[in-house]
Amino acid sequence: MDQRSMAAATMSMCSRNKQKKQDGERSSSSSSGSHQQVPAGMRKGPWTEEEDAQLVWFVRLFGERRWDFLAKVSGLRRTGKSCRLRWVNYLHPGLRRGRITADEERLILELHAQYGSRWSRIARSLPGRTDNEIKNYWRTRTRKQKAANTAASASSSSTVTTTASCSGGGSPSSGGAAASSSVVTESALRGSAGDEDDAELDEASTTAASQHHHHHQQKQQEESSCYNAMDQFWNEIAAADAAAAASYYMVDGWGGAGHPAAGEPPPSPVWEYCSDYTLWRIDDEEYYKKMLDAS
DNA sequence: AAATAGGGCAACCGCCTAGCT
DNA sequence: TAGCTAGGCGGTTGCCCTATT
Repeated sequence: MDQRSMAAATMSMCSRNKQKKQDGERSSSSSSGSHQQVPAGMRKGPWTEEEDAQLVWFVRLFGERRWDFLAKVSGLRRTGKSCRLRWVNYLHPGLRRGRITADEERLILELHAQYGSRWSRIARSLPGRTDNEIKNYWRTRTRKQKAANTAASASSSSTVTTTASCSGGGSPSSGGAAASSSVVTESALRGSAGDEDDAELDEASTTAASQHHHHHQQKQQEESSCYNAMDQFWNEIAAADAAAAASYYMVDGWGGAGHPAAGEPPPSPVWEYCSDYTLWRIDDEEYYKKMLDAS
């Protein structure tokens, strides 16, 4: 299963890069607005394998910082932001690929209950997983859940019970709390969820961006009090798999010593392309000086 | 076999913050 | 202190693939 999805992911990416428009002109409406963020002459859209290889090369030279500089020096017609994103979400050697495992899922649920939609924070506890990946996973999951609940409520007009404390006082700004309450609903209180929770989740997620930062502190306070009521639920989950989870995840950072995937070759196309990792080990300082002199 | 729907995911956008001058 | 810049983050979009009809 995992192998299948991993292969699919890799294949998908490779073929996508080849098949998508190579001029990088994303045809989406999102990028065609009057507010042009990407400077003229800059590429957008899917990365090619050549660009990937180039980026990996220059990240190895200069490190994971100064992305604008790196973008310029590398000759990639990409913004620094784009380079950083590509590296962090796809090219980083410590990334894991494949489906989210059951253990990871449990951890995500737990962390989401704790932190809300702070994906980067959640990702820090899942070595090799990116915030983008977790975010996508969560989105898919909530979508499925919403569909399931809608179907359930359509087929049955039975009374709908709510999950008490969390959903009740849900302000628009408490998107994380709403989302988490629906998760709890699905996992532990299957079938008893109200659709309001899911609708609220979607609405909250769309407005959360603008309000997120302003209400961070408040949210966390709300969430913490909210989830105290769910302690029993989380304790049950934790007890079921505490030992395994502890040994598996209690490592900070990608490719930690305790991580089973540590040391495995990264499966990205570029790393397959340049299979010998030592290939990248060159004299950074010397090359850096040369580059500066040349530019 | 063709059409369609849904899922998965890469990549973008806009906003925010930290650090520097 | 104000302004600027780079980097980081969360939300959103849209394309490709796969499963289903």
